[in-house]
Amino acid sequence: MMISTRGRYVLRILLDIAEHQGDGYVSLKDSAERQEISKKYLEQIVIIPEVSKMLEAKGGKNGGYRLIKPADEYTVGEVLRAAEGSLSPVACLEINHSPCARSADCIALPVWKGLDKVINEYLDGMTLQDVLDKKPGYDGGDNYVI
Amino acid sequence: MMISTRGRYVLRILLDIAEHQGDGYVSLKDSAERQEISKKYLEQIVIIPEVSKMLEAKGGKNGGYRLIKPADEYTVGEVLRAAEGSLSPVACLEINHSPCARSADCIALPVWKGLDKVINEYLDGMTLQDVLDKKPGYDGGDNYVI
DNA sequence: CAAATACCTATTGACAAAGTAGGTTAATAG
DNA sequence: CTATTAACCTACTTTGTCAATAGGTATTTG
Repeated sequence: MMISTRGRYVLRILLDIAEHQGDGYVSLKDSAERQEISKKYLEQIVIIPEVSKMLEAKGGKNGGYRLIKPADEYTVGEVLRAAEGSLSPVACLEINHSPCARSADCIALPVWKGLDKVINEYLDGMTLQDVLDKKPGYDGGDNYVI
Repeated sequence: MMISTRGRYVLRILLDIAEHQGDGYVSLKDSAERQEISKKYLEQIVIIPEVSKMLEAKGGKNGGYRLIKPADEYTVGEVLRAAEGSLSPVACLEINHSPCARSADCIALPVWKGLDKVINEYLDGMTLQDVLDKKPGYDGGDNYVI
């Protein structure tokens, strides 16, 4: 399992904010209730540096969060990478991974590189707005409606 | 990171066996030395029921393991699923996962379904023999040789 | 002002991953 | 027949991460 609760929650909360922000702000309290996620846990997730860069915060009454850019300018891939740090299917492809002495001989390495590419291309080919619009086909085909 | 050491080791060891078995058997000792993997750990991995179904074992001198079927009849996907149990990118798509009460409302679910499809189609489109042959393109394109 | 909200830090319990350790059993070459 | 080889089995350990929970403080704003 490659996407942890952290990544799944971030995606759901950004989608929830995008859907409800209008021209105002969406509080974590409301978002957490709608999504049935612990608000306390969300607070920690939302302050992950890469995630918080996508959000503008405002305190006090009617405060909360809103997206800095429009929802069609964030890909699902960048949201998930922000939350998870990396979407690499194997440790040896992660940034900052100590170079593997066997990489030149590793018969399996090209498999992981190809997998990494396929995953990232899929997730970067889809924006938050696409998901909100339930754009046909983004789920691999099963979501087409008659 | 979705593929653990277990899955990576199983893939490497099956590839190693396929490459060296000829018409005999490959001992874990030899395989472990070539691949620089703890033999003791490999012993535990190889007896995972789904994995051992792919192998024929023989004890004593010149014993070891060999593939039951030819290398072009195993996809990388089935090898990895055998080792890992599931290749689902998220817990809620795993078999035997307790049904999620929110699945009907979950805006993110189609994203995971599409991702799951993309991953499995990639890994099932490649056999062990393809990897041994370094079939061009299986790594996403970077492995093409002039 | 008072309420709402973001922001911060520490702690915990559960679980799995990745081995290590020390054996037993069975087959086979010689 | 026997020594060796290799598979097979069971238990333990260590380490780290996940997914929270808990209890605050700081700041904004109606």
